[in-house]
Amino acid sequence: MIRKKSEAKKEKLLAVAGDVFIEKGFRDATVAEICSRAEANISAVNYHFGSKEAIYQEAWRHSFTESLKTYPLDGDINEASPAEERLRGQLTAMIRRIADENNKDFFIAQMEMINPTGLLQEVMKSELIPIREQTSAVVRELLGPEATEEQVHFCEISIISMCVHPMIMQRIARRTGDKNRPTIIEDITAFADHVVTFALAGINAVRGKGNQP
Amino acid sequence: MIRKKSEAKKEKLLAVAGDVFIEKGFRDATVAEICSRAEANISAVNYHFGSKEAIYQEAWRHSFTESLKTYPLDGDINEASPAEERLRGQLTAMIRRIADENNKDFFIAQMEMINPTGLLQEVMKSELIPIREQTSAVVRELLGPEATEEQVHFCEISIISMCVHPMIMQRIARRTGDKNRPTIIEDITAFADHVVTFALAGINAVRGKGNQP
Amino acid sequence: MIRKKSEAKKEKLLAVAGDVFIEKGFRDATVAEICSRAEANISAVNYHFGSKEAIYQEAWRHSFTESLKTYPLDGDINEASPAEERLRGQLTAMIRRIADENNKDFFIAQMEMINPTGLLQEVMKSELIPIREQTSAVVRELLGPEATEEQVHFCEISIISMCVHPMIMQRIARRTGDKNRPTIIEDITAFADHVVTFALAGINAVRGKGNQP
Amino acid sequence: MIRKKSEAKKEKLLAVAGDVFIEKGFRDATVAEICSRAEANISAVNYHFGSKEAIYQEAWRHSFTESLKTYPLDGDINEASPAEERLRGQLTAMIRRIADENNKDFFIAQMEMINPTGLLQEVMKSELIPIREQTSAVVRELLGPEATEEQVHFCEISIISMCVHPMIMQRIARRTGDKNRPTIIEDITAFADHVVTFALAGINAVRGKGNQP
DNA sequence: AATGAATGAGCCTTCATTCAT
DNA sequence: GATGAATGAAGGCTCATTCAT
Repeated sequence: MIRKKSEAKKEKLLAVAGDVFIEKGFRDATVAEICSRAEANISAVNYHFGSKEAIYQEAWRHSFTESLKTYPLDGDINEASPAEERLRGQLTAMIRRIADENNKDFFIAQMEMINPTGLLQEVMKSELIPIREQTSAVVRELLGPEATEEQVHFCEISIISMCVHPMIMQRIARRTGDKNRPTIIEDITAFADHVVTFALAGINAVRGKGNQP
Repeated sequence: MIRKKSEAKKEKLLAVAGDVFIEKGFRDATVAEICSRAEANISAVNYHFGSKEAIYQEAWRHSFTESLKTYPLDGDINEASPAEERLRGQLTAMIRRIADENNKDFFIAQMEMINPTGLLQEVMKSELIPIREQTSAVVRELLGPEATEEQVHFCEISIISMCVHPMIMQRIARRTGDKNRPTIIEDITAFADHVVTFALAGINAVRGKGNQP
Repeated sequence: MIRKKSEAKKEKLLAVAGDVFIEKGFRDATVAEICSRAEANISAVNYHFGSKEAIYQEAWRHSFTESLKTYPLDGDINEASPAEERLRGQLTAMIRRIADENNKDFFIAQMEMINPTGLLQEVMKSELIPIREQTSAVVRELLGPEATEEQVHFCEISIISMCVHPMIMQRIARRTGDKNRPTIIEDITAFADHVVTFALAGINAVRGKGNQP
Repeated sequence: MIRKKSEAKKEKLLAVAGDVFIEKGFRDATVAEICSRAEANISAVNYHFGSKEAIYQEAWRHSFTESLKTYPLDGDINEASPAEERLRGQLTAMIRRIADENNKDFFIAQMEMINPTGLLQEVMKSELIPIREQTSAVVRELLGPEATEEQVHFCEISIISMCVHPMIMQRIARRTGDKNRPTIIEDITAFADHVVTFALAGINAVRGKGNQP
């Protein structure tokens, strides 16, 4: 297994690259730092991946695959379970996945959205859409057949926002070492429960209003 | 009014700088591009502001001041109004403020959080806290005296996330010219109403659960 | 005397320029600092003198003229006095002149020699030669008619070096605020006496050796 | 010897840098010129030394080490030799060392004194003091036990000045190509002898005066 | 296969000088 | 005459990438 060592170095570069990209962003991250932190020589990135851009894309894809393995989209809830349970499964999975500091893909995706390099555009699109659609489906089910498309859309947006935004802020706060920050969420489970409660109540309220303006 | 012309150029630089910083981020934005887009000399930024860093801070502060003038935090709702109305005022103001493409401060603030330069750290802290506190207060009022601090905190987070995240995504989608994107919100007013409905329902649900774990 | 004010400003610029050039050297001195210290506007230097180079030359010439007025080359010793007295007069004058912090020409001249801008080359040559010649003459007289040209030359060099170098070092030490520096000479009069003693002894020794190798 | 080539380029850069710094001074010397004269890439200086400041310091230190190797402070005179001989050894060494165009440290040190960058302050202090002390000791010995500190100090200053100043002027004259300059000293050995004669005569004269004012 | 020395394009900044007022 | 806002050339430095080994 002569290749093993090389493979291992690639993995390490990928992992380190993820860290550095999260810490500094694409532009401020330097190839030199990635190599040095990975205890590789200065041209390791170009040698193994061809360019800084390539290792960036690869780092994201790598992290994305890993994170989905650990946190399946449906939260391991049986498809036959009631919609509430399925929603709980999905949201809890999403929250835990973003909160997990080992997962870098979601954070990188957010960075990429707000300060795009254009390098993940294609990749992300084809991989993130499934997530939305899954949530969309449960929300539609919970809103009932009379719900308008706008209602579904708005609810979906609100719910996903309640999961994504706080957890991203959480990681930012952790990064800064800003422990006092009011954003810090100590108990992830409690927070997930809270979000589910909030989401279900919201959906019900929207449902109650009917499709009147 | 001898200064008028000079003052005008400073304003233009500030405006252009805001645009460029939003488009490219601090690092990828070049002083040369800012000057050229502002139809100014290559050293105009350094002449008027002293450094790239300085114009970055100034651009944020300028935009922050302007945006608060246009969208007062409380949404121009009388302090004596019922809590529901005050919440509606605050959330609507926040949503509109972020949605308004002329306001750059909020977007820059988000960029800064996820990919910090450290240049706005001080400034933002002292200026963003009031926003949280105001919302915090109404939420606490609506939750009633028996609500735990965690409940207040969670609700506040959820509500602010429902305002901030979708509007930021909206602007990102617009920027990309990605009109088909499912995130696009056509009717801001309708969305603001939706958020208020969702928020109030959520708060009531949390209140209903009491402070049992 | 409408011109008076303008003339005064020119003088002030000249004085300040001398200070700044001594502190920083030609290149590190900035026109901006000269103007600002002279409480003049940024283009005052170019307005009054045409260029940075011009004010540099002018500052030297101005200081040179002033310093010669205060410290005549011969130290005010009658031409009919014995050679020893005339040498004492010359050396004392030179030492006092260089030591006087108000005189900038000598210091600038040294800067110019070791790090030439080429701007004072012409000026200095035509104005410094008289100094050497005067000293040369007394030294030749003291050495007697049998002295070789080399002996005169060497003695002259040695004597002038004993005057110039210590006083320049003195000013450097003062500038640095390095009071402990061993170079510091407290008592200028005592030092001048010492130099004269040393010089006369040296000349006598050289004379004693004759023109044998 | 893979490093040989790289090491050679560093040496060349150092040598060229010394030349350029002497010719133009720190500020007027450009990294571009150093690189181009050393037939190296425009960023060779930063690559090998990190900054212009660093190569400046390194160039001085390099030259200092080399020059002391070639010209030991004591002029290779046995410690047991009579004081006159030791003084002769020291002064001759100093004169030859400064006169040697290959040595750049002394010239740079003079530049640094009269137009300081602050970059050599620390370095020079700790390395130049030994020189003074050595001379100081012999002078004290020659002056005898009754000499005052001031007498020692003055003699030391005078003697060192007679060595340093003429040789620096010499190099300046050579640099300018100003062959006719009266400062030019053709015969270094003869000049060194002259200085020793002059110095010993001076010391004796001072000694003869006693410690009366 | 892997290394690391070397490259060079591009960026921010400084500062003497100009020009409209 | 005087002002000061504006200019633009030039310099030091960073960093992704290349190439010889």
